[in-house]
Amino acid sequence: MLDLIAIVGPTASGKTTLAVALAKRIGTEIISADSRQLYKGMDIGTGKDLAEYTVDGVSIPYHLIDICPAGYRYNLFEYVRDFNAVYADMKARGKQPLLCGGTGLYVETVLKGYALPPVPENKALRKSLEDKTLDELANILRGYKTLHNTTDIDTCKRAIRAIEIAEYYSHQEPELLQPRPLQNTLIVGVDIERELRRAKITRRLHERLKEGMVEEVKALLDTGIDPGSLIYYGLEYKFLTEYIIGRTTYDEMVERLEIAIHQFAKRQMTWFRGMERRGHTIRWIDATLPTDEKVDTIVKWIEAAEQNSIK
RNA sequence: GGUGCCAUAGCUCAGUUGGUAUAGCAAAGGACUGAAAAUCCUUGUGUCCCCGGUUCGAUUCCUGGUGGCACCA
Repeated sequence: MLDLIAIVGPTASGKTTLAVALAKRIGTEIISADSRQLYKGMDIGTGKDLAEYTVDGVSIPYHLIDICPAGYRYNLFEYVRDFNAVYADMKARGKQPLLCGGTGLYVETVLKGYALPPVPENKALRKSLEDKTLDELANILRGYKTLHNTTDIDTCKRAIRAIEIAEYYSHQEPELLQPRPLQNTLIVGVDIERELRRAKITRRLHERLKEGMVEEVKALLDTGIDPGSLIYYGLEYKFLTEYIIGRTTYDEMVERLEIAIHQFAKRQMTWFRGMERRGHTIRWIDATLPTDEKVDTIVKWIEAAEQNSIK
């Protein structure tokens, strides 16, 4: 058994269909790596098609979907924690861990086995830093000798968090921070040609609008979630909320949302190329092949990877 | 049909008192370990509508044409 099989790819590349078919073939379950399908009630807008997990009457179990309420602000630290729990459980049950998702940061963090520092919030420190400018915060951060992560410090909030972590470890040993990368892995990338990807995104957006995506967002707002919390989620939830609260016209919303999804797909591809540059081998598979052929190919790759890991 | 205005990057446009030119959006590339569907960075050679004229030199001025818009008939 491999430590992990991961299926990645940009939005609209057909990852889920492929992962479900593969899970059925090799008798396992799917761990989602999607930072938005985590939320309950956010279905059409996140492309969370749970019916897809049932093929020929067989339901493929999935994990890390619908695990927190809409409006909640989940983060990477929680993802690593939750992934590790599911991962250990699958291993214990003899199930091949199979990850599928388009959130490159989540996928790569898990592959690298990063141990995110369990540094608690330091309220006094935060209070003392709250009025500083970003430049001042960056200067303070430079004063610490050892930095244990390389998060962006493009906003005050992130810079303060970085200082908080540096401050914490200036007093104690970061013995728990050694990354433990997964060793025997197979990363499969769904390779979809750019123009086809754009066409699929456009078509899918219009389908989702017809399926009631506007009503879904309205229903979320009706439960009392404030618009800002939905806008925070970006893409569909951002643009649809802005339309519903009257900030844009319908046509303008559709136009801007479509552009934003195209840009998102491009950023996802930037991430996957970056992963390759950082040393991860991604085996690309043609998105236009029939699902069965893709699964056949991946099964061969899995067998070859297992052979290698035995040697 | 007449008069006026306009014609510059994929789109919307700025500008050049004549020395071949901007921006915004889009697009492309990139970064990114407690927001990641987020956040941020980089990248602009294009028959300056066409023919001709004036000029050392025209995208810029002039004649004519073509297309668009407006008003008048």
